[in-house]
Amino acid sequence: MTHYDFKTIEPKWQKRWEEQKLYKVDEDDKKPKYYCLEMFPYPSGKLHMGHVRNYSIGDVVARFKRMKGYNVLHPMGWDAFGLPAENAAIKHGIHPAKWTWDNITNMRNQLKQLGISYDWDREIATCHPGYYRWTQWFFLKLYERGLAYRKKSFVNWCPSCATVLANEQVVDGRCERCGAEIGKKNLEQWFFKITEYADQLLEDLKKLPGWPEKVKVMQENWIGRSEGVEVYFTAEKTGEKIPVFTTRPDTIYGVTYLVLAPEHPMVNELASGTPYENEVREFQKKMEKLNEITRTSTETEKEGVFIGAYAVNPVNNERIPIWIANYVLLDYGTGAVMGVPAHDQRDFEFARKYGLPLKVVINPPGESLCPEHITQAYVEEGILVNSGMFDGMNSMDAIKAIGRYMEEKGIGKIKVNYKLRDWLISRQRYWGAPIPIVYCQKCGIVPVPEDQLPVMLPDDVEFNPKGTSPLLDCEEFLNTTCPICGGPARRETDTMDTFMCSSWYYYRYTDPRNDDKPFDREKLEYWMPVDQYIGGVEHAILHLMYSRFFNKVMRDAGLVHVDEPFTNLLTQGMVLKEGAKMSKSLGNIVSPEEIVEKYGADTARLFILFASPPEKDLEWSDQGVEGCYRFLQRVWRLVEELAPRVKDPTADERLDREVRRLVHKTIKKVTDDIEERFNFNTAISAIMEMVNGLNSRKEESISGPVIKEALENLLVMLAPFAPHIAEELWERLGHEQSIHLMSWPEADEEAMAEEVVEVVIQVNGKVRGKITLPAGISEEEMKEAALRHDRVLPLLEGKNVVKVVTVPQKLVNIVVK
RNA sequence: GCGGGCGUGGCGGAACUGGCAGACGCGACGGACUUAGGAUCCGUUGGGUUUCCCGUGGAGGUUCAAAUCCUCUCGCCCGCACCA
Repeated sequence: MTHYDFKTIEPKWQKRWEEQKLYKVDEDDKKPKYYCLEMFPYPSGKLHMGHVRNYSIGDVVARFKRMKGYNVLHPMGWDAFGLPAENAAIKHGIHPAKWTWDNITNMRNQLKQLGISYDWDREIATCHPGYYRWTQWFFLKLYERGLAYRKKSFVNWCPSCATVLANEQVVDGRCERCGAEIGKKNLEQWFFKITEYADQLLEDLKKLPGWPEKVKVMQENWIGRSEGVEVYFTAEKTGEKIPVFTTRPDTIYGVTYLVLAPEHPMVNELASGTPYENEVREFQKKMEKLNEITRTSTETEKEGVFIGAYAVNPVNNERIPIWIANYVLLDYGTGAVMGVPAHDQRDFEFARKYGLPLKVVINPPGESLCPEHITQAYVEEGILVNSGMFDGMNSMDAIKAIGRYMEEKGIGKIKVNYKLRDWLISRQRYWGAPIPIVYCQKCGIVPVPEDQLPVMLPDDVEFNPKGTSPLLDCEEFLNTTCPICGGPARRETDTMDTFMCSSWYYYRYTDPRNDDKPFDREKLEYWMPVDQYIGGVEHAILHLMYSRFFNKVMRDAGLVHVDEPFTNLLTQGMVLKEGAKMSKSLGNIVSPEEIVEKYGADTARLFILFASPPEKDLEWSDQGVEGCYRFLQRVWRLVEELAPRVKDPTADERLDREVRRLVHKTIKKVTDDIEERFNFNTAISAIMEMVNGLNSRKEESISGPVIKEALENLLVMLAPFAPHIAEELWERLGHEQSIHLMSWPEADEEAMAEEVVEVVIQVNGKVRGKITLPAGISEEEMKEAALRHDRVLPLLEGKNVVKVVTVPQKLVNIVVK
């Protein structure tokens, strides 16, 4: 007898599968398609356990669906542009391209060692010119459709590095690299008009029943739709309109002041020449230094200053002071807020702090509020007072009525407002896809013509610790000619946000080597949408929302046929050790390499799938891994022991039936667990039970064909979880064709049928006994048997049987008094 | 504050539309084989005052029957957070 030698069999099969191109797919109209996609990784260097989990889950789905007769697209690639590559260049002097490609080689090998069933011929890397050429092409599509535009915007600015920083690179208001205090700078940046699709992105969440509620809610909050009215106040000094967004137009008569964001464009003009001018400047400077998080945190106290100017309320011509304050944000709504201290808690606090007046315009039903005595804002529904012609109206009705009134009068407009902001895609970085734009002195902003793509990222650049993009110093890149007039022009030196690259990669897998277009329409239509998308919940908003936006734009451009790119989404839980996320600082990292080295890929995969259902967090346990390793050894021994007996004659038909029942019940359970719920943990435990059951009967005389059926089904069911050992044992059973080309078994109802059932007998809901009865027994007979039961009889003495409840084939409950 | 999720043995976790709570695995204990055991195999393993009783964070309720449904409450995790 041989022992389970994963170190030999795993490489053996990985090699053979690769040679045979076992997992290669093409379009095939004879089979239903299934697109199984896992979020592609950033090539950081090595796989971590989170990756192993993600890809193990995806592999089970892909392998299972294949065995179920689907034509499965299961690709892998690399989200290969990004900052860490550039940091490596600055720190260690390695070119980002080399660093990235080396990491990819490494991680590709790791994935192959795990035996994941990818069609490697479809591998893509977003940093490859053959890929980013189309990223740039999509940029042009957005530009053509007016969805890519340039705008001045306040961005994080590090004065010492002389560069713009992404929000993630600002830590506690300081530069992550040099520690300098970050300021805000108003710079020209490229944006995508995702806000134009806000409504659709929100509405179409309803079309995604296969997405976790949690993710949909997060997107909903992020989009942040609110209905209200934009009211036009007038600046007394300049006569200019000051638009203010409010969801509570019913409180318009209660406005006692106006607050603008400190950066609001009108502030300087309104404040200039007033005694408050200096104070206003000071306040603005102070706000500039604060990053958004500290400034807008609920913990931060509300602060503001009067700017020395007044505005007029359009409904009653009241003159009200204008303030600026920390809690008003320029980029939400109109950057201006009306202050209604009696009916808004924030306004209430602000007004109390600065002694601003308070005016009650809504009373609780049957009550009358006194402005001097209220201790907090009244925000509930009520009856309007002090509101001119609207007095006496219910506030809910007044919201609509006043909105309509303002529209009629031209002093306001009913409006839907979103929290969602346009997507800033400019990055002052080298390692990204260059934005395909040229600036010509004569022609202005000129898109690079499609036939001149890709705008290649130059290799030969200097990396320096200045933090600026090397593209700025690269003369050959920077200087070009205008595609329109042929005159001298300058290239855009910013590169695109990497989320742009990952917003369309799932299209490219359908036709990864196409040099003429991003994809062939027919191929795309065959494979899209992605049937099952699997990844971490950390991408719940950004990546998934950008991809949805992108898909909608491309649909409107007539390039794709689906409304939503991902039909079903599974967000897997984290891998924890000692209750905490694995991290370097905690020193609780378990390396996939070590586990594969010590136990093999099959054990690693099996444990990760067995320890917890996929959506839940998974607590790593070295002993749990051992348990799975032992299980695979048991499987090995069982098959080795029983394999020689597949020609045994029939001896004990009762035993044969018992074994077949076990096998087919397991098939049913495993199929349901995988198919309906992705409960791989319980599917595996069912397989374990089957192995235990076979083990305990192996000394007895089971007939050859039943042994064969049992072993073959065992291996086929094990194949999606532990593909190498299943394949090896399959071969040892004498099969020439790969187990991974087998069909998933169907449970045989007849074989599953029980001959006897165990019926639980309860008296007043408490279990008092169990009896074995022939299957198919009637409820009446069950009842009789229960009432005769010797454990039941004494409990019935001197009591009345009130009622007998029966559950067919399962339970009898005798209710006595 | 708002939204989402979760509380079950020593541990990870089972229990589908209410119907035997604790499947499967880990750990622990006992035994067999053994020079040895951190290998393997077999057995036991929720708690207790053990014909029976108590047990799914807690308190009520609905029901013949509740981990599961309802009400209240406590605790933990995640997301958003002055959004006008």
